[in-house]
Amino acid sequence: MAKTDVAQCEEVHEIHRDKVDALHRAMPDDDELYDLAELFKVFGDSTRIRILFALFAADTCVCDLAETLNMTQSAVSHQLKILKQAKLVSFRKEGKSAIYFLADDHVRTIIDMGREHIEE
Amino acid sequence: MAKTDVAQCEEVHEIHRDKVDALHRAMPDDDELYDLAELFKVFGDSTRIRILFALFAADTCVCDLAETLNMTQSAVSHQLKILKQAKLVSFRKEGKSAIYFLADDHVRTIIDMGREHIEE
DNA sequence: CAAACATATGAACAATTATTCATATGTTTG
DNA sequence: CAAACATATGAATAATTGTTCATATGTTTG
Repeated sequence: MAKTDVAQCEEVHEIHRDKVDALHRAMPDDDELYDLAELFKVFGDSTRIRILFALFAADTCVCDLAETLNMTQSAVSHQLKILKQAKLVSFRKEGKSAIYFLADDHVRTIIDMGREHIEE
Repeated sequence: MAKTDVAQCEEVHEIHRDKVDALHRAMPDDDELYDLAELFKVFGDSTRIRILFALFAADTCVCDLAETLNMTQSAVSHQLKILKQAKLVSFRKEGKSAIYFLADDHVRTIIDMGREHIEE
């Protein structure tokens, strides 16, 4: 096999050109890759995970979430905004309160898959 | 991680004590919550997502991964270490190279769930 | 309307983290 | 063994991000 001359690779490595081309074709669009990473980033914080577990159990207002997590109302509100933007949670107004709830079942499934992976 | 002045919260807000207690009981152990967040944090970076998509297509050496992602060998190696620690990838030695591959099918399932959520 | 309440938000700070650079480790080959 | 190669790693830096604090917005109720 001949050495491949690769302009980008300054050092002389034995790049497998055919393979790299195949991998490149298998790669989704940058937009999708970015969106996927952004989605998982939302799950990658224990405060937000705890909020999701709370909402697994019951629809809950911000105040009770803050009390449950032993955090300030502000911190919880900031995190709820992120969860909302990722369409993982939604909310309805009830009197003075905003009651948050899970947007759909993907949330549960994704977290269940994560739990499965961890138990090994 | 954050400590809140609960006493103040109780003075000002109408906490639903029964509900908060129920939510508290529904919450998994801190260890599990932490591990879950750590796992998803690993998925929450587009470089690591791209590495995983490459490995979906084929087992690959570090050098070809670096070329495919158009990144330095060092950067890829650092990220592979994180993926390895999370048990998402593994590797075998073949001659001079280290061939990385997906550790198990959870990886695929988790990413598929993420893609499903995004397409809406 | 005013007071009380519930939630949201902007700015600042501290902590985390991805990449780069330089170099080390370990393997193969002549 | 020495040279070449493939990968790993430590330190430094820049960028990102979670929490706090102060305050704003918007609702309900007397």
